Amino acid sequence: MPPRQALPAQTGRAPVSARGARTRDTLLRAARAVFERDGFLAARIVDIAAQAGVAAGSFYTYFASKEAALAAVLEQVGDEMLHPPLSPALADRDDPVSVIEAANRAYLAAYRRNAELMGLLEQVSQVDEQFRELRLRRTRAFGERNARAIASLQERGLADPALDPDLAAHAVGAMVSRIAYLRYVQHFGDASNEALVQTLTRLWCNALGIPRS
Amino acid sequence: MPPRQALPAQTGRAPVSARGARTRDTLLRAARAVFERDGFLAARIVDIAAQAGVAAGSFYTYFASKEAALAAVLEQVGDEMLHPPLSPALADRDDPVSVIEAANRAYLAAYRRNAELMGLLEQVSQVDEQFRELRLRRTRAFGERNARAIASLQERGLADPALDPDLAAHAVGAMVSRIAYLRYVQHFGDASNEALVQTLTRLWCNALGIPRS
Amino acid sequence: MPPRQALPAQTGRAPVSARGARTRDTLLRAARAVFERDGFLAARIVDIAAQAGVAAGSFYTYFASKEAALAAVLEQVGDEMLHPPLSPALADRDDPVSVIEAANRAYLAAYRRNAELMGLLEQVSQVDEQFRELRLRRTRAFGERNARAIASLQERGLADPALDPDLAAHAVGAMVSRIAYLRYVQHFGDASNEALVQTLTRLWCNALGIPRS
Amino acid sequence: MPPRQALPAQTGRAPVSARGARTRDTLLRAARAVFERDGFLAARIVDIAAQAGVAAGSFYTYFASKEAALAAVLEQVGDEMLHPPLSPALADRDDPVSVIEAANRAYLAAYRRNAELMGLLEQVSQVDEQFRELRLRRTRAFGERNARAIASLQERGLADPALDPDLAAHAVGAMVSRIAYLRYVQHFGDASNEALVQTLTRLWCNALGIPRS
DNA sequence: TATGAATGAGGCTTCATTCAT
DNA sequence: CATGAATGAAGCCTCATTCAT
Repeated sequence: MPPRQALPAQTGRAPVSARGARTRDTLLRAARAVFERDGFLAARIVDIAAQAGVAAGSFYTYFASKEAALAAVLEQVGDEMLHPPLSPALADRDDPVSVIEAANRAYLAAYRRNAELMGLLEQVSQVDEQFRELRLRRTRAFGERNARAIASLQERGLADPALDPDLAAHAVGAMVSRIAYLRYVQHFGDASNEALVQTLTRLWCNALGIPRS
Repeated sequence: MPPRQALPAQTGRAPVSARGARTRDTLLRAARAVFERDGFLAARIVDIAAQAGVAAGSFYTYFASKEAALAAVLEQVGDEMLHPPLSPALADRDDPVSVIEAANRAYLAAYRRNAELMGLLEQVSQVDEQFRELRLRRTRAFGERNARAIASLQERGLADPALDPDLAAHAVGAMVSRIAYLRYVQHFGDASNEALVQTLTRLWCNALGIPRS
Repeated sequence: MPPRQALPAQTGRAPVSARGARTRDTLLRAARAVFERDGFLAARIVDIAAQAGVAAGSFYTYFASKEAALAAVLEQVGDEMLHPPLSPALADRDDPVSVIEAANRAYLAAYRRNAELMGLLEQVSQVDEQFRELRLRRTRAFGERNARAIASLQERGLADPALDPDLAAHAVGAMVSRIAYLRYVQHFGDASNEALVQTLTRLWCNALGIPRS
Repeated sequence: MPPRQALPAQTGRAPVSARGARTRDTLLRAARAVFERDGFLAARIVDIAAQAGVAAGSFYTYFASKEAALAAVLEQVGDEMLHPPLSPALADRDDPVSVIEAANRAYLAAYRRNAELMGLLEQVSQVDEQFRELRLRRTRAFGERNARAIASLQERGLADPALDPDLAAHAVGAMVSRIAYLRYVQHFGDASNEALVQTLTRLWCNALGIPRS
């Protein structure tokens, strides 16, 4: 059982028995459901426990706090989808545009699939320092990754050399993730997924000066 | 004397006397200060009143609730700065790029000036339905305005005709406002204001396919 | 200007000028209206003042407290109608039944006319010691008066001699006033005024053993 | 953690464990004691909890509000004593008078036993709509029951046929309950219980025209 | 006298977390 | 491990009354 220290998901105790593992899992699902339904602030431990069909006290057998439960829930989603990653393969392919398009398509699909959870993260990072920092760390990580890809494209003459790679990386990332948030969490507008993919990809490529193949 | 629910309180009325106007103003400043310092959720009426140097109850002479006070605070900032507006003059000028640059420069300056307040709005729109809607309405309004400007540029052959004006407008708007949020509210990165202006303008123009004059 | 000490209607100050007298009167009407509309507890000084078209502070120019205003309002009604009085002439007339009928008719009419106020008195005597005592004093006074009338009828062989005059007086008084309360304040049932008069009179006479003339 | 309005609290649920049942019972007794001592309006949750020896918050484990607690307290007393019921057997017995006397004796005894609670009901029905309606419903129910008994007596020639049974039922009921209120709640007069029973029974029988056996 | 702003004590209610069973 | 009852700190809001103009 590897210690889960990467995120502040300090559970109350690691489940020992098989029954324990099952109960923890049930609670985790319940927590996600209630968090998504009510938001983090409004979610009550009692409701989570009720939803899981256990007593309120049992919650603390597996999670040290409401925050810890949220951290555990957020772990499920994983890091890769939390920002539009330019595939690390970007620089290695002949056609950057289709790589970017694929990345955006994958990102938007994942965002949509986890829309409630993404909204939850958005909310909680406004309210809890711990999660705000988690969010910033991730933003930074993805920004750096994309910045490297952009720099590489610039070196190869495939991107506008006048752009600061770092700023540009964050900017196009922000554009995509924010649109995804508006569309899938706030249900803003009625654009189809494909329309979003096409438009964002074109804007992205235009912005970075990536030539259409 | 126990509190009473029977009738709507006549609280939050507009001040009649000059003294009243003065107190209301003091309270408004105090509210803004406390909101910015502690965030909306953590802000306590008592603190606002104390900061204003009045009794706790006096708060309710001018504001019906914490929400009402926040709404009043937010009104101060006004609508124009809440999203990067393409100047309506954009289509009428010879040089769209410098218009966009000026708009971005103005927007970022305003954002920076009101950074704490913008962060506050971000927070509260994650927590209070009323403000979420306010936010969405504004997003919509500015999106429509910018969409019209983009469409006009497209008609004049000055913007990429393949773009959906509406989506594109929201996307570039999101890009700029999000970067402003990261930089000025989250203190992310260390880019200078001017670097932001230059990079964002260039990204924006690239993205929309606006030719450099 | 006779001192009003009979009831605890200690006004803040006796009006001196004609204007003062007018304002006090307006406030009194307003107080009655608001008390009747909202009840004593829910009534707010601010509302009374607003209803009277004066500032809140002005209320205290004429009334020392909310209770004092109520006392002043209640004075308007006067003592005579607060319990069904057997006319003092009862013993002197040839036909007690028609005297009783007339008394009941008058009482019920007065009760109906002042229904809201009677309900108010009922409420406030449950909530304020001062008014509870006022109410009891009145009950006692009317009981004694009626008890004397009943005793007189007994002496003349016109009433059941087995009855305790005092208890009987209170009992029939309670019967009439309670029915009036149910009918006119609680809007209980749909009996006509005349039906009430007839039935109550008959019950009253039967109860006391007064022979039908 | 600020209070939350979002969802209905799951407060006031029925106890599951024996310990819970015990605590609820303790709180119920405490509530009754405090209500009777201070009246409903002046009673404070803190006092009830203190009297029960539990934390203030524990009150809400079993009662959703002060009103709910009062409702629970009032349930204890039950319906049968809230108005003088003519025994349903009245029409079937040979001697209506002794039936009435027994009913009045029982009623007055019960009233006296629960005097504080009856006063409480009187108070609260002046202040809370919910309890006013409870009161009226009960009045109506008992009125109808007694009305049927009176009608039956009239058919058998044992009651004054000129009386409206419904009005008469309410009137004699009001007489008895009001006297009980005056005597036992307001401590008005000094009549002995037996004197009340005798006088009220005689008045009642006289009023309805029930012949002395 | 009139105004209307300022005062401030006071009580309900919530719910994360603990703990005895 | 599970249960579910108990805890108790914390904050909003009201409104009768006072008081400076």
